[in-house]
Amino acid sequence: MPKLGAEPIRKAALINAAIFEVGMAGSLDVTVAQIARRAGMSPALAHHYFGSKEKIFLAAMRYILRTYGQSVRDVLPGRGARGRLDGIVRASFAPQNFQRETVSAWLNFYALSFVNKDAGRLLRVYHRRLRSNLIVALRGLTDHPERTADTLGALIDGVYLRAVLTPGPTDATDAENTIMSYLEEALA
Amino acid sequence: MPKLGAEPIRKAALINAAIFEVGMAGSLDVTVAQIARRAGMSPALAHHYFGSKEKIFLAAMRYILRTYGQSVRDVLPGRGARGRLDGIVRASFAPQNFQRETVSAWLNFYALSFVNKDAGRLLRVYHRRLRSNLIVALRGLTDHPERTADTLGALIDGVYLRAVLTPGPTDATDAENTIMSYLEEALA
DNA sequence: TGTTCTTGATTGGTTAGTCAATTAACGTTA
DNA sequence: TAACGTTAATTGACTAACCAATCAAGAACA
Repeated sequence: MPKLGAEPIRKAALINAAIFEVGMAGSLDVTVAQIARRAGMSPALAHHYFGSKEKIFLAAMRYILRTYGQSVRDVLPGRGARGRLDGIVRASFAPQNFQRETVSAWLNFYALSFVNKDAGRLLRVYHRRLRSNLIVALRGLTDHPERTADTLGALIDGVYLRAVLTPGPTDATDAENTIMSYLEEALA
Repeated sequence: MPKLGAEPIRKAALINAAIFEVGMAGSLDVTVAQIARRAGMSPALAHHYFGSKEKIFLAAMRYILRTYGQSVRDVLPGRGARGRLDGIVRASFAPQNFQRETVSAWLNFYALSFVNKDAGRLLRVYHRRLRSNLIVALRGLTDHPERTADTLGALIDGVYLRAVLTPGPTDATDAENTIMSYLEEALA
């Protein structure tokens, strides 16, 4: 059965499975066996490819952050400052970043980052990048881009947080409106 | 040693210990033994008083929410609308609500609430009360108190979230300033 | 004596991680 | 091309540890 080149496929499957299981369980307290079974392989194989459960989590977190960063970057070039700003907000609530499981997993990795050095570093890098992107986009739109960027960043996190708590399907439109209303007030 | 009336003392000690251990570990993955040892008793006694680890967590979450709710309520009576609003914000970042361990524990209970019915109910009650308090305080200060209350609630959560991530001591002044700046813009 | 408080010992179950063995593709060389 | 050795893929079985929850029994007070 050894189809060569299985490694990247297996790893991707494990990362997806980890996000799904963590998001589903609402906690990092999922077993390697659960993740592996969801990804269609034995627990031993998961260990073979990642070495430890922690490394699976870190890879999953990196994946979420990378996907988000990419979807933001995709939307930046061209258009004016205001267009970039709206783009970032819209990217933040795009379907692939605003699925319940993804957001729930993100929240749990957030908690992980408090105790795990690597996770903390990852999250700080993401925060810095988002902040810098927001500041650039806000320049010219307000006198105090830093302060507005900080508020906006925190607001996006807070809206994410509340989105997972609300039962039923996550409503991206509602979330986006909250952010946009804030921007109207802040940039008026 | 059976000093009568030990139950409330023991329970309080366990709740404090649970918040501390969860906050310290940055995850709900703490053992009953850890909590009990921190509270100065045997794991068996912890089970005797609470019945299960989950019930310890729920009691701790209830305690955090009750403490927060109380510190908000303490600050409401008298003064005008704007005073009540500032009071709520200041209470949110008061030392007892803004300790790193407390915020970290709160974040983990937030995650728990996604999977645990009781925890979810608790958190929704807290959200509703905060929202209602904010709307009342915002009436007369803005044309759209609901929208501003939602934004403000999410913003407070987001600022909390970022506060735990930043290493070093949590800076309440900074957090408060972020919120106050938002209010200046929103109520201008 | 009875009630409350307390814990050591135990149990039943779970889990992360290891290891040895098996299977199949690939490359090479004669 | 056929045989062979190498390497990647894969898993069942195992272990060592841990942990939540139970229980029976002891200790102190009313």
